[in-house]
Amino acid sequence: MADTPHTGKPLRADARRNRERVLAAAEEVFAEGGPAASTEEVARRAGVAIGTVFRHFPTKEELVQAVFAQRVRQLVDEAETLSTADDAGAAFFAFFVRLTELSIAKHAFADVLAGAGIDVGAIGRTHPQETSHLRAAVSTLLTRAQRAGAVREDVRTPEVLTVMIGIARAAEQTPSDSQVLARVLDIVFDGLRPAR
Amino acid sequence: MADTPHTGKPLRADARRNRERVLAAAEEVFAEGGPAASTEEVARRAGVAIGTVFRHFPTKEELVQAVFAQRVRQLVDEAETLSTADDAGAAFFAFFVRLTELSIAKHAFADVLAGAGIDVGAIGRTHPQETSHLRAAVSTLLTRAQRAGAVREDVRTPEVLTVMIGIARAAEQTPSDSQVLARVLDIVFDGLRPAR
DNA sequence: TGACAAGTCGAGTCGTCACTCATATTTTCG
DNA sequence: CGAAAATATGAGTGACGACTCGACTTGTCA
Repeated sequence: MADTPHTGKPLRADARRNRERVLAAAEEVFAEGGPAASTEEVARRAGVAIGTVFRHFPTKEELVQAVFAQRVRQLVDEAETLSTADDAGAAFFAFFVRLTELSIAKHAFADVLAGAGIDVGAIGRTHPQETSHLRAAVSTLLTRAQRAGAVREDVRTPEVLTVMIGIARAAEQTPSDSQVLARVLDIVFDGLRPAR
Repeated sequence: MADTPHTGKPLRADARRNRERVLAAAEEVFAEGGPAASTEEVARRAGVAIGTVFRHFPTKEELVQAVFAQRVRQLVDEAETLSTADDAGAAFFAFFVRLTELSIAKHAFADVLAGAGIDVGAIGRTHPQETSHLRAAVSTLLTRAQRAGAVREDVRTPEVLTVMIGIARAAEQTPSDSQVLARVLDIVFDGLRPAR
């Protein structure tokens, strides 16, 4: 499940271990301070010299993208798990809720979605595999929910992704007084359901 | 309508003119590149030395806040104009549409809303006047729309602001292929209307 | 008009950050 | 075990951006 480097050569044992550590540290650091956090901080948290970080990820951009790709994979996992649930409608809406939770926990989480879901942004270019999986997973959730009569027929995947991004972004800075967030979700969900 | 400096002293003629130029240039520059754009660039665009920018806005933060406050004032203006319209429901929804237009045109426009509308963010602290006006204006639009039966009774201002922020943020990076944006607005509007 | 305060100018300071590279260390494998 | 290759280290480099300050210019007002 780890991010495999582009080269086919097998990594030395310590190198593989350090790569994992760096990636994990980056995930933490970026979750707290966003992708603007310094590479130094990532190295410190990983217990590794800064040169090591750059050996594995030659550019800060690549490090950020690797973390984002990991998050996309997590989202896809959750979406795929949900898409086997009995109640397709509930599963679809549950994914939204999960998204807001993750956005609150991780700085710049919405950026992941935005890059992967909508335009040909950075993640879309650097990790086409992951991003197309995400679109596919959301599309499946949506289609199943529509078959179950839980979501309007005229809604398509791009709209859903855009709404998700919006919700995620709003959640990112809504105070944890989530009464408001719950109400917002109610509103959006009502808009997504077939005419009452 | 210009941003008045805190001091009571009247500014010298050239100083007042330069202040305007700097503010206008900053509005442009930040609209294009976001608030991360350099102060140098603002000075260049204003046709002024960098020292002059710092004389009027001793900190980059203050410059950004001044621009944001100006945008909030513009929003309030539009909201107040709309709140005198005959069709209160249409006016309320028109404000959303206007918001997406502005967000597409101006980088970091949603941040303005977010800071002013929701939490006690930077703008809320530095320009309490403007931000409370915005909340009031949106509240008026909402109340009138509800009286007209165009919006669900159980929706409150905080939810509306949060939804607006989400929409604005999503609009900020949706490609100008706005078919999607229009559909998203449809969904949200349906969610805001009374049960069909 | 003259002189002084207010304002402008812009080269320079300081701090931060991504990124490099020569040296030291570790792993691997015959 | 003992190279040789891979990897780690971390002080150093260069670029950039916010902010300063002393010399210079301009507006104001008696």
